[in-house]
Amino acid sequence: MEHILVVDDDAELCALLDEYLTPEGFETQAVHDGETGLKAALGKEYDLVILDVMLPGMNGFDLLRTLREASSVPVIMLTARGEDVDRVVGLEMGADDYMPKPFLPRELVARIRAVLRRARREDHRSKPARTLRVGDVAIDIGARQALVGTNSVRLTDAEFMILESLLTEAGSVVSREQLCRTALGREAAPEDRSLDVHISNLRRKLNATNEHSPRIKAIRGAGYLYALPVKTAAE
Amino acid sequence: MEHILVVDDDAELCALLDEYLTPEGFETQAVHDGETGLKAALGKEYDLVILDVMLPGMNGFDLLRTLREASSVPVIMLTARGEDVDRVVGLEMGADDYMPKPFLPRELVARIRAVLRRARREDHRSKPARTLRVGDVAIDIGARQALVGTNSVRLTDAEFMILESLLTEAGSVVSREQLCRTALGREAAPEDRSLDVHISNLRRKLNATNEHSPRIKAIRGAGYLYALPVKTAAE
DNA sequence: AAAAGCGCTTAACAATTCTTAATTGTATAA
DNA sequence: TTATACAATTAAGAATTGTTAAGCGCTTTT
Repeated sequence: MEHILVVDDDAELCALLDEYLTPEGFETQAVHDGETGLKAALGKEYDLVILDVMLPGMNGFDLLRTLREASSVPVIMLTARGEDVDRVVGLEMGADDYMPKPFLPRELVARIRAVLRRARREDHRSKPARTLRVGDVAIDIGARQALVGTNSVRLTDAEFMILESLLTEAGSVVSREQLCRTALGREAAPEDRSLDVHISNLRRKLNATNEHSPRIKAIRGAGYLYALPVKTAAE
Repeated sequence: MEHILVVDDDAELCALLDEYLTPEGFETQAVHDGETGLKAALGKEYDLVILDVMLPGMNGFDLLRTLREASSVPVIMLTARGEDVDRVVGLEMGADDYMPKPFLPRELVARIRAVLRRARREDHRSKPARTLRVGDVAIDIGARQALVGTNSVRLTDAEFMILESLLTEAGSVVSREQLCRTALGREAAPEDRSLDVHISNLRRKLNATNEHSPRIKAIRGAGYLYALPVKTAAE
């Protein structure tokens, strides 16, 4: 079920949209002025926002500009008929599509689906930045690939996720519980030595190329830490 | 306002990027060949570099390799679609992310934000003094490593944390209770001699290289103190 | 469907580190 | 000085982590 926020001062239009969207598998919530709309869009995770340009309180462009500073939620803007200027401004500001009023509800549904499809694809492909690097170790999140120096290292899923967690927090301790949750997908049990085994295997693979300094250090009673490279630079 | 350098010989693409990035709050500068790109990247502090692989003059990989010798500015590479080899090479060379061409401008913006967010976080994290030095003893918090002079000393977790506490407050007394809390993770019990043992071992390790100067002094009834180096300089 | 490969877990043992206990040493006050 | 309280050292025991190998379940291959 997709959640859609409708920001439009025309209560009748809002009701109409709800009527059309609900049977199409969407759940709508309507607010009728700019400030409330901004608060709603920032406060809750909507899948899409339908935004009228002319609004009491804060106009749609201002709302969108502010919203885009913090969120990349897909936005479809509603504009008065044929106002090309509005369209350009809206798109430049980060609207994903626009709809001239009045419109056929059927067309709006089509556009909603198109925008959501696109947003999902982008979301899927661009969430985390792909590479993480600490010293001579680099991992590619998207390709699930790791490099030590210039050598590609084959890691299992558990190893990869442990390494990802450690590299993300390189230089600080990551708790055993945290690692269990993110890498093994479960809560840490008292007698569970599985994590230790993975760490051990990971160390072996990472040191295959390199010297005998343990990149991954155990912090007794706390967890593990990925050691940042020592700055050998002269001062 | 973030400053982005675009290195791509396709002037049209550069213009398009500028069009998309400007309303997103970025300021772009475009150059169209490798040599100029390298000069620009080294000459001015950019927040991020977008770098095409195929360039006249000097290709993107060569540029990145040279750039990385002097700068750690975040780099997103633009590669031909699906060329896995390029990805690996980019990863090896120190790109922070890559984008297969053609791409959705919106996706690029998402990646830019992701890379910048991460860069900022790392920046922020590496700020708080990672190394502590008093006299000829230095510790690197991020690497969990201790040096006496130029010799690396292997410390246990408890020893390291005790030393960290003492060095942080070098020249003043650190109470027994304080040390117990930070280094051993518990409240000090009346009959607990554990701390003394650690201090003893620590002293031995620190003096292994050196003469018999007591760097760590016990303050009777109060705690311990790491002695500041005496100024032996002739005046 | 059986065999093979792979990765995760468990178990057993080794290595390291921390705590406890017992003993010796040292500074302070009577 | 002597008594006393606190600190230092040593050694032995718990506790935690490291490593290795075997077993199990899942997926892929034949």
